[in-house]
Amino acid sequence: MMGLDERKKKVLAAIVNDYVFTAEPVGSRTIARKYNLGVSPATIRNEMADLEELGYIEQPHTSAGRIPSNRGYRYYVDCLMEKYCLTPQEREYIQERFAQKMTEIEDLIQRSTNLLSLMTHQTAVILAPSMGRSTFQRIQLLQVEPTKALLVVITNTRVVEHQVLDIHPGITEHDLERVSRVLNSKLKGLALEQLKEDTFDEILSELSFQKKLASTVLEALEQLTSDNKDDRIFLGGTLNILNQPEFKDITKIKSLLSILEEGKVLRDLLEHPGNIGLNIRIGGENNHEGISECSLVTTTYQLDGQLLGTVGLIGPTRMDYAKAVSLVEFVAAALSRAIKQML
Amino acid sequence: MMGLDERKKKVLAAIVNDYVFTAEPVGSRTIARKYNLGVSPATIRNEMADLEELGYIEQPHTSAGRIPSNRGYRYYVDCLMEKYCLTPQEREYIQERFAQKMTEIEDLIQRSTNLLSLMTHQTAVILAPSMGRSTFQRIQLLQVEPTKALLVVITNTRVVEHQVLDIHPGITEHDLERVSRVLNSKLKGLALEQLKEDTFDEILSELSFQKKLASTVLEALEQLTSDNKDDRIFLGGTLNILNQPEFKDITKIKSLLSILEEGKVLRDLLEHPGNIGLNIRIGGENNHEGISECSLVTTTYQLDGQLLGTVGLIGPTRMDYAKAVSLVEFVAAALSRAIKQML
DNA sequence: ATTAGCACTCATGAGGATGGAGTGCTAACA
DNA sequence: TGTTAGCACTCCATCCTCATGAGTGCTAAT
Repeated sequence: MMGLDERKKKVLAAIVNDYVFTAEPVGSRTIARKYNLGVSPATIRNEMADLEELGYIEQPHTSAGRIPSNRGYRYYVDCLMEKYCLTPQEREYIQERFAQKMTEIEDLIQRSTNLLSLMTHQTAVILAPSMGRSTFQRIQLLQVEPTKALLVVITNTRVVEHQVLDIHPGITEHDLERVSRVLNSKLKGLALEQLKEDTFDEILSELSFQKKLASTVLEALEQLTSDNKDDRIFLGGTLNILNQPEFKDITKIKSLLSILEEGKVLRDLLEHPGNIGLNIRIGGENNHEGISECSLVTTTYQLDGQLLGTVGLIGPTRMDYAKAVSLVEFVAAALSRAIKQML
Repeated sequence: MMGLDERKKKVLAAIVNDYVFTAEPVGSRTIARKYNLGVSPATIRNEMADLEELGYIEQPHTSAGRIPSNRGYRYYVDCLMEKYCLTPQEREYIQERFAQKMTEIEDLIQRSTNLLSLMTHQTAVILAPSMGRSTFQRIQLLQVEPTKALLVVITNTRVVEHQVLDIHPGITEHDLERVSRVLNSKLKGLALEQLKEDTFDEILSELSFQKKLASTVLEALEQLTSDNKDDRIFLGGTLNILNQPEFKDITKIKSLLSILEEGKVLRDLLEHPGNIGLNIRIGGENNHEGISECSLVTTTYQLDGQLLGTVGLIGPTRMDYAKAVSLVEFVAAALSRAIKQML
């Protein structure tokens, strides 16, 4: 599969680079002129014919230039792409934006997506730390009114969740305090996804003096800690895709924006990265309707080796992959550092 | 300004109704055929010429039918529009969706926007209760780590805000509890916007034993209670506008979606309704770039007479105003009731 | 193996004819 | 005096045609 001779590689790389830049099919003349391979257009044409036969490029129509196929992009990404070095200005700009002290992880992440989308003119997406893998740091019940209590949960990743509960009128702040103490003693340090039946039973028996309240609270906890909520996906620059010439068709815009808004597909894509670290999915490689014309460049960010979430860029397959990779990685690293420092 | 004879009114109403339905300029023949006014197309043409001279309708080009001008819509809305009665199915559907018990006002509002956008195929927007006019219900500081505390504020409208604070290592849960008590005693029942210098000073002097902590907390409170955050705007069906034929132009889509995403302009529009209750702004009547081709139908919702926020629909000026009004009002009323019941 | 030359294809855009929808005007009519 | 039929006129939308140009594939010469 690596069996491309040097010149074919150069031609393919030239096609990808040019197409990414101009969004127009690339002809043999253009390549001969702009990328001096020292051969004539005719020679390039021959190479292109070969590349097309091999499936790396394709022709929109007979008399047009060539554009990379998904397979072509894949080969480019795997074998041809040169690492993009961020300019000092870019580095500085990013670091500056991360220097401001933040206290909540959500803010930090939202800022990161904005930053990323701003610098790439693509759509940025970050998956916040999974609630499941976070651990309980503290749980507290607060009385709000005679019949209402507020349940507050804060995790080790500084994610705060809360829910208002209906309680019996007779229950006092003191009761709530006692329940809170038991919950903390049983749950502190435990991963949220480990909240299983047996823990529940244990807590319930310990709280037998407040059975009704206890079960209300546990039910709420179960809801709060489920990962199924869409609020773990942060988007930035959603509308940037409207600038891409491939999205001049309204129906495409609509289906893509729906997917982004919906969040479900995205979460699915981000939660199951093929492997830890960098991940590039080109076009239909992600088997999801509607983003088959998009690529997704993602990497993971972590805290002390523990996987936290995913940082990614979404754009048309015609994307500056080198730059996307560098920026995603740089921002993910900066985010990791910032989180570590914040905690 | 009301000086339109009966037949002119009928013609104008017919033009508006037909145009809202078909999105095509309306000709004299069409009116004569579909709306039996008992006169010939020629007569209608004469009336139309008059209406055009008066500025109620206009012609896209010489040989096209007429479309309502903004002024025409205004007249229609003020004088001609017949009240739309929700069908029993519609009422039932809405009430059913409001029957589910919710504990947080944000959920309730988000559901309302979704409901509204679903039923109108327009974009729905709801402005959540102003933090400023809400009052403190309870404030609590919770220790999370030796150097971190969580500040939780819950208002009478059940809005919960929180922020993580850096605290001195020496500070104990007990200290936090004392501070919380003072804050509650001073602030409970107070409107958030009344948080002024003198209250601050009073609290600071009372908390002189914890000056540093107290000022940290007050600073955080000030941030939390500022209304400038964009998270008070809830949108539903943002992408519905893409179905409208008037938005087949990408640049228009982009500018409108940017405005919706940005939130600032929207908040401005919703926070300053001309008057309490129903409000209809047609096209350029809202002096904001980018939504000059849209209309905004809003009404307010309240709790025990106290103004809480605004419920609205955004769509092209070619909008079914009668239905929009009915639905907005019905949903606003349902929302008011649901909030009252929730609290 | 490379390249010049040439015929061929096809998207694109400009011009021009055609049809149809709708108007405004005028004159006839009740 | 208000209404209507008739008719000429306007202008958009559609379709065709044609010229243009970019780019190819093939062949033959180097």
